[in-house]
Amino acid sequence: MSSLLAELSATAGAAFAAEGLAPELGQIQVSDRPDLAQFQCNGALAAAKLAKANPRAIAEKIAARLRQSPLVAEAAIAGPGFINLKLTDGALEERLQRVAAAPESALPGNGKGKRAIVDFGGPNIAKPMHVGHLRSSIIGDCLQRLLRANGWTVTSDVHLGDWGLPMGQLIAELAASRPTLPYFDAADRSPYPDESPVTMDDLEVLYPKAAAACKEDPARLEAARLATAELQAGRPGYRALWEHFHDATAVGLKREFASLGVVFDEWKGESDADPLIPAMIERLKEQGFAHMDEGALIVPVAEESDTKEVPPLILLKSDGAVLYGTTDLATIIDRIQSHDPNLILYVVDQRQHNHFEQVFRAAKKTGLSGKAELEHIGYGTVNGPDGKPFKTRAGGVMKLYDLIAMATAEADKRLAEAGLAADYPPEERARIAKAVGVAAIKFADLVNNRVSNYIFDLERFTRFEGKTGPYLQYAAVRIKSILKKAQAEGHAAGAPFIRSEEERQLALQLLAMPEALTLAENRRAPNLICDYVFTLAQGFSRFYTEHHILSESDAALRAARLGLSALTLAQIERMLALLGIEVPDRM
RNA sequence: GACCCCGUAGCUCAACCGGAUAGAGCACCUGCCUUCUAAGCAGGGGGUUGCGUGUUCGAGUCACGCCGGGGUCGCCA
Repeated sequence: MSSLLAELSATAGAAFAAEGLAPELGQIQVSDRPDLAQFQCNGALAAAKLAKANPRAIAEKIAARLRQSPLVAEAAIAGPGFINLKLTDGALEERLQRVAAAPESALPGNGKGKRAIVDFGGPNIAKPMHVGHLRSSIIGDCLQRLLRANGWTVTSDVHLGDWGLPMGQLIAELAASRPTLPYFDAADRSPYPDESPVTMDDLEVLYPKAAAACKEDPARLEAARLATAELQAGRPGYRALWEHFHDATAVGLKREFASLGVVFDEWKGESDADPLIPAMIERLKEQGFAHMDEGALIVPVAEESDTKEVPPLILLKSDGAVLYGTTDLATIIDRIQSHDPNLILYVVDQRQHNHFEQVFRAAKKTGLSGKAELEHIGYGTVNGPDGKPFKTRAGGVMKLYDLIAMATAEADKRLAEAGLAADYPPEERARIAKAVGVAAIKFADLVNNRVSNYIFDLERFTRFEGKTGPYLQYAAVRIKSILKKAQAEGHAAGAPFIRSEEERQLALQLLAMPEALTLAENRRAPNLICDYVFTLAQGFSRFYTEHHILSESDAALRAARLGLSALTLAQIERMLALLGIEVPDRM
C-alpha cells in the first residue's frame, strides 16, 4: 500500500502532467501552515520559474484538477502560488481503517530485496565498554531495526577490536609480569592449558597498565609491537593466549549488550579478517594497487579532485604488522563473499571519518567492495556537564554497565517521587525501573542530531516531562490502561472514524508514518523517528484530554475511539521498538 | 597551516528539493484534576538563525570571505 502522501503526490503529479508539466512538480508535503491547510504543493512556483510563467495561474489550473480527486476536500491558492489542500474525512478514515486492519502494510518497504550490513558497537578486547561505545551501540541498533522494518535484509556485526597493537601490549605486559607462563616459550608448547590465565577483571587492570608502560618506556612499546607482529604471524603461544583474552572479554561484553537490549547477528572481529589478508595483499600488489613506500606497504588513495592531502592507506607497517585499515579492507572481502550486500554501514565515531574515507576509496579503487555502497555513519561525542568527554567523578572512564545501573536507580527514584508502581511486586517494579532507565538513556541519545555532541545529564534524561523516553512510555502505558479497562467492561474496539479536530489531527499524524521512516532511513537519522513518535504521543494526549472514551454513551463512537487508541498504541510501540525502547504493561 | 563537522530562543535541539509567520522540549508566567494514569492538556512571554557579501521573485538552507567551538592530518584504534 502506498502512503497517503505518495498517493497525493501521484495525483498532483498527474495534474501537472495533464498541463504538460513535469510530474515531479506534484510533490506534496505536510503543510507548513497548519492553520491554513493539511498539505501543500509548491510545484507551481518551480514550474513558473522554469516556464517563466505566472505561478498563480499555473497553481490555479493544478488546483482545479486536484478538486476532481475524491481525496481532496479543498484546494486553495495562497501567497505567490502555494496550493493548499485539505482532504476529506472519508479518505482519511478509509486509509486509517486499512492500516488498522493490516498494520504491516503501512511500512514503506524501501529495502525489499536488498541486503545491508550494519557494523557497530566495536568494543575492544580487554576493555570494558564505556560511554564511547554507547552511541555506536544505540545508533547502530536503531539503524538495524529501522532497516529491517523498512524491508531490508540486515546482518549486524559487533566487529570486535581484537587484532591491533593492544593485543601485543597485553601480551608484553603479561610476559613482563608472569614470564613463567607457557605461552611465552618461543617453541610450540601446545596443547596449552584450557583455563585462562586471566579473567575479564584481570584484563581490565592489565590493559591500562600495559598502555601506560608503552607510553613511558620505548622498549616496552617495541616489545608490544613485536608481539603484535608475532601474534599476527601465528606464533602458537600468543595465539593460545589471545584466545583466552578473547573468550574472557566476550562474556563481559555479552552481559553489557544484553543489559542494553542490543543483539548482533555476528560476533566477528578484526581477527576474522586475518586469514584473508595474505591473498588480498598479493592480489593488490600484483594488480599494482599496492607498493612499498618508506618501508611500509601502501595503497595510494589520493584523487585528482582532492582539495586536501589524503594520505595513503597503510596495509603493512614496516615491521610487517597490519593496521586496522588492513583488517577493515579484508573484512569487506569477507562480507561481500558471505552476504553480497548492497550497503555496509559503519557506525563509528565521527573522528574516524578520514580513516573510513581512505578505506572506502581503497575498496572502490581496487574493486573489492563490488556493488556494495560503503558509508560511514559518524556521530558526535558524549560529554560531561563541563562539555568535556564524560568521566566518572574520580576522573576515570564511566563504564556502560555502571551507567545503566545509575540510570535504573535514577528511574526508580522518579517512580517513587511520582508514587507510581508503588504497590507492584518488587520484581515488576525493578523491571519497570530498568526499562525506564534504559529508555531515558537511549531516547536522549537518539533524539539528538547524530553528528553533534551532547551533554550527558541523567537528571534531565530521566525526567518524565517533555521530550523524553519515559514520557513516551507513559503515554503508551496510559493507552494500554484504557484498552484493558475497556476489555474488562466488555467494550470492543471498532474501525476508527473522525468526528472531531483532535481525531482528524491524530489520523493525519498516524498516516504520516511511512514518510517519517523513509526519511529516517535515507538520512540514517534516528532523531526523525524520535520526533515522529513524540509528536504522535502529543497528538494522542490532546485527543485523550478532549474526549473521554470509556464514558462515551454512543457505542459506535466509543468503539471507533477505542480503535483509534489501539492503532495509536500499536504505532507508538512500533516506533519505540525501532529505538530499542520497551513499553511496560503498566507503570 | 590544510581539511572535515558544528554554530538557530536563557538551556537542549528541529526545520524534507531554496518557499508562507524559523518550530519543539526544559526553564519562566496564567489557567485546567469528585470521570479513562496531571509523568498530562490549553494558553503566554522569549529570535538580527555567529558576522558580512553575493546568487534568487524568495536564503537558517546555496556560493565566497571572516569569527568562535570541536576534530583530523603516514606506520594507534
